[in-house]
Amino acid sequence: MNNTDILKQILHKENLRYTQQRQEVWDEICTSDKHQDAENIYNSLRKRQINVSRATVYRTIHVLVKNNLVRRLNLDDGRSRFENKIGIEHHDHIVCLNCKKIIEFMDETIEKRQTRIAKEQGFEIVRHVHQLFGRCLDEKCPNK
Amino acid sequence: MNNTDILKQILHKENLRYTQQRQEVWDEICTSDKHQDAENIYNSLRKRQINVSRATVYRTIHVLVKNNLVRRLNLDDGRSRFENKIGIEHHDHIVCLNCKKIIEFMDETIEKRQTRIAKEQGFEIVRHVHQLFGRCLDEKCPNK
DNA sequence: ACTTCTTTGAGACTCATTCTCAATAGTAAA
DNA sequence: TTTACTATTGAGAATGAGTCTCAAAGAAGT
Repeated sequence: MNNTDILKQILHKENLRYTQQRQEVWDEICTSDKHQDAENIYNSLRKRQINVSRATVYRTIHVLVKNNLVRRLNLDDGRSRFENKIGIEHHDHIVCLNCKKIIEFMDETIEKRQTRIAKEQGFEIVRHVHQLFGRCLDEKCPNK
Repeated sequence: MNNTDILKQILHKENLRYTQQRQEVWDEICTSDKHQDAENIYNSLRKRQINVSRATVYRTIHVLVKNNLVRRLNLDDGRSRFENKIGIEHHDHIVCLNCKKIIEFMDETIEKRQTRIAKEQGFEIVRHVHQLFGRCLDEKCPNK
């Protein structure tokens, strides 16, 4: 199933109409660089002569997040970032405090352990946030 | 060393003056329930007839966070929460999506693993965020 | 007490995000 | 293939946590 069909499917399920704007926002998140914020998505669309308002960008993102097509990232810098979840394996993030580079990681042991810990405490996990903030060794990092 | 001395010490180190307001904000974070937001701290102080402004609450919190007396928590609900770090062992958080109850956890294996993973990716961790969001089995939780 | 320099409070401001509402556009039924 | 009914959209106003400004008040050394 392609991106358009996936979108149509969830819009139908939500009793929402399929519109050009919603398709464009979803396309932008799917095809662009990862971890863009809403303003970025809005600007990219405008630059491509696509008529869409900020309000519609935000409204569409809500639907996409709610239906697990998109993940919202909160990197403690005051705005949300978004990444496509379709066809992407689960992962968490490592962020360089200096150059803002974002690396993905995934560790089965940690995943299992956190599930068990939550269960022991009487919780069933719905989602989790695991972010490592630090300094990278990249040559181009202002760190150096 | 008591809370007042700790505060005086870091204020001195930062070339800042010891004031009643700063002491009160620090006291409030130390003695009150955990995970309060700035507005809460402000209101608690006002309720106790303590003269302090929002600006001063925020300004003081910055100093406390910068100097590791206080930890800032971002639970994805749009405002920061704060907890005393002095004499408290490191821990992460489990949050109930329904009743907002916050439980602390700590797992040595996860801690070690995330350090190793970061190192393998060329990062030195400065801080991390590990939060498990889910539903608790508490009788009083609206979940039930 | 005097001087100097810092801190404080009130409210203006910022900035991401949400809301409002009139105009526009899907969509189902005729 | 037009009508009729709703949902969606865009522009800009509103919100809310947090930050900034600046004149008045307060610490601290002399």
